[in-house]
Order: sequence, then C-alpha cells, then structure tokens
Amino acid sequence: MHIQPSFRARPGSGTGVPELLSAMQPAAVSFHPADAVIYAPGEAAGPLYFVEFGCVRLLRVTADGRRQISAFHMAGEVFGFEASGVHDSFAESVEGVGLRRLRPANPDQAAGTMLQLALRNLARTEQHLMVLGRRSAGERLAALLLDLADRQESDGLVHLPMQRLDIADYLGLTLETVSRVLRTLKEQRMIRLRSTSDIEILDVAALRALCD
Amino acid sequence: MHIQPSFRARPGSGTGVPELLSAMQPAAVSFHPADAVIYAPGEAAGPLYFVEFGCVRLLRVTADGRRQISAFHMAGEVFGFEASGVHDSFAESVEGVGLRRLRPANPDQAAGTMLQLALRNLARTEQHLMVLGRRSAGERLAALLLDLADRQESDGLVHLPMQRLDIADYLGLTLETVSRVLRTLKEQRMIRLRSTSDIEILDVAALRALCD
DNA sequence: CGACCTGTTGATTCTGCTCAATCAACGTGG
DNA sequence: CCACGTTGATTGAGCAGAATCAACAGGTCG
Repeated sequence: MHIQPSFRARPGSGTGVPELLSAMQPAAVSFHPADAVIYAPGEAAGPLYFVEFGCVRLLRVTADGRRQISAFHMAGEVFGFEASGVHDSFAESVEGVGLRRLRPANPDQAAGTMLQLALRNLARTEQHLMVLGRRSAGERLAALLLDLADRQESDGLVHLPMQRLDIADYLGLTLETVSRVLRTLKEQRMIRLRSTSDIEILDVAALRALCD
Repeated sequence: MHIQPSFRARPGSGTGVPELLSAMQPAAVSFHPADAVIYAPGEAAGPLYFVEFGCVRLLRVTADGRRQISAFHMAGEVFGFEASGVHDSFAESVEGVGLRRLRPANPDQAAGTMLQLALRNLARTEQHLMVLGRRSAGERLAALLLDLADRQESDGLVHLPMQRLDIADYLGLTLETVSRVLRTLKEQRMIRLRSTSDIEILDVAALRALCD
C-alpha cells in the first residue's frame, strides 16, 4: 500500500469529485492501519478528508457503550464535515485506508463544492434514518447490500470491508441478528456467501423488493 | 396571521440566521394551513424555506405506507436542501405555518451560509441516527422532550405542536408506545401532562440521564 | 498445538407491535 | 340542549421480532 499521486475516478461516487479537489489543496496521502482513530469527538474540526482507498467509519458511542455508525466512507468519498468547530463523532479506519487532507485555500471559493459534498452526505443520512426507523432486520441488510453493490461497480459480487459488529452497529442490530439474517437471505437464494466478507447477489430484484 | 416584514431573532436556532437572509432574497411570507404539502418527492428542488412561524415536518413514505419523519423544523430554521435537483422527501405543515422562500441571487455568494445551514441539519440528522438505532422507547421520548425544550426557551414547559402519530413516526415507534411511555415518565414524576400537547418537565436531570 | 478472534447457531427473554376496546373533546344537526 | 359521529389519545391482551445469554466451529497466529 503506497502513495498514489493521482486522483482516481471512482464508480458510484457521483459527479464533481475530481475537479473539486484541485481547488482544495489536497495533501499527500496518509496511511492509517485498520481500526485507527482518525479523529475523535472534541477535537478541533476543519480539514476534510478524501478517501483514496479503503474504508472509514463514522460513529458515536453512548455513555454505556452502545455504538451507532452513522456512515461508511469508501474510496472517492469525502468526510469530516462539522457544523461547529469541533468533531461530534469518531472517524476510524475499517481496513487500512489512505486519506488526503483537504484544506481549502479560500473557504469562500470552495464553499460551493463543499456544499455539494455535504448535501450528498445529508441525503445519504436521511435515507439511513428511514432504514433505522422503519425497516425490519431483513430489509436493513438488503438495503446495505444494494447500497454497497451500487457504490462498488461489482456485477453481483459485493465485498464487505467491515466485520459483523460494524454492520450491526450501522444497521441498529446485533451481530447475531446480522448473521442470522444473512443465513435467511442465503436460504431464500437471494445471496450466496463466497466467504464471510464476499457476497454474491443472486436475485437483485428480490432484494430490491425488500427495500421498495 | 399575516405577513411579518421583519425577521425575528429566534431562540435556540444558533447563530448567523438573520444575516444570511438578507443575502438570499427572501420572499414575502406565505401561509400554509395544517397538513398542507409544501413540496413532494419528485418535484424540482431549488429555493430554500425559512420558517417564520409554526412547524414543518420532513418525511418519507415506503411503498407499504410506513412513514419516517426525518426532521421537524420550527420558527427560525431553514429547510429544503437537496443534493440532486429533485426533492426526495415530503415537506408538510404540522400546524399552520408561515414560510419565506429564499432564492439566492448569486449562488456562489450564498454558498457559505447555505453550507453552514446544511451542516447544522446534517449534525442534527446524525444525532437522530443514534436515537433511532440505539435508544429504547423511553430514551427516545426523553431525547425529543429535551430537544424541544432546548429549541423553545421554555423553562420547564414544552409545547408539542405535533400529534402522537407524528411523534411516533419521528421516533420510529407506534403512537400507542408513545402514549404508554409518556404515562411511564409521568408516573416516574419526570414530567407532567398539562394537556395532550403541553408537557411540564419536572426532573430535567432524570430525563438527561436517560439520553446520556 | 493451543490461545484467540470472528462468526455461526441455539434457547430463552423481553421490548415494542398488533389488534381492539374505551374515553375525552369537539362539532353538527335535529 | 342533547344524540350522534368523528378524531385523537389512552389503555389492555396477546404476539412477534430482535436482543440476550450461551455454546461451539473455523481460521490465524504466536
């Protein structure tokens, strides 16, 4: 894993990402091994982060230890937005991850692209609210698998970079339930488990029917 | 209810709202009676909306009719952000509501303030993810009551502009559960129900302990 | 090999949902 | 003024889905 000097166009990440970066003084790629803390609540916010490769999780923890992952960010995406000057969440690497800090030279000039990126994250988060508030366990897993399939341009093969506990904490479930639901989806011939972290989607229509 | 020519400073709405408005060509106040649709999914997005008075709900509905309210917006707040050019949610009035359309003359110039407002909504939504994903029914109600108490500057008296079904669809519960939990909080002497829509907070510390 | 970590599976419990009845507040019309 | 219908809120009984507690399997690494 080493520094990649150019920005790669990423599938499924929408438009406008490459061009925005030139205006935002991207720093060199920094590497973070798995489960490293990139920032923590209370730390000063400011620079954004562009994911060069790997996967990052954003999460909050309650006083009694319950975790909620608000988002995973994959290659080509940008995170680190905060309304106040201080981070509210943890950002941690899921697997080894390469990041570029973005430090806009002229904040006013970059505000337009930052707004676009922030709105994309807002839309994703609002969508996730529906999943957590109104979806059954099976529907939640289906939504995650389709979302990942969409963000990777895999034809029918989805890679899960995160492990079961992270999936559970993202979907508001327990890891046991995640495991059981995956088995159920498998028994219904909707998916096939190549390995614990590689899932083959056998029936996209059926999965899509589960989440609308 | 009639047009109010000046912008009122609102408690709990944070900073920067009044000054932003002058840069955004606010239109005259339009009035919407209760349960009116302000915009619907599929409609072209563009202008933002400033809430002059009243309360608005943002919501999505699944194919089989399950509702999830992603946010309530009260006087002094701004909503209507969309990543694409098209709305994903319904915006509806909860009670009679007065709105001003904001149509930035120069989008680049307004991007900075729009970014601030969007980030505020993003932070709120991420916070709500934790509530829906990891909180019990009692904790969810406590969080809502404290949030409303904070946004109104009521000392101990919270007004609920929305009815039980809306509360339930915001918190990912059923209206029966909302009713039952309110009774439990009442029996525990944490709140008192002046009427169905006016709640007196008797023990802030206890409520706060429920949500951290 | 054995310790450890992750994931799977099973048995049981419990929180919140579903279905349903009741109640209070309100408006309308006889 | 009162009978009636409507709407929102409350309460109860039974149920279901997911959590909890617990055991076990497979892989990896020392």
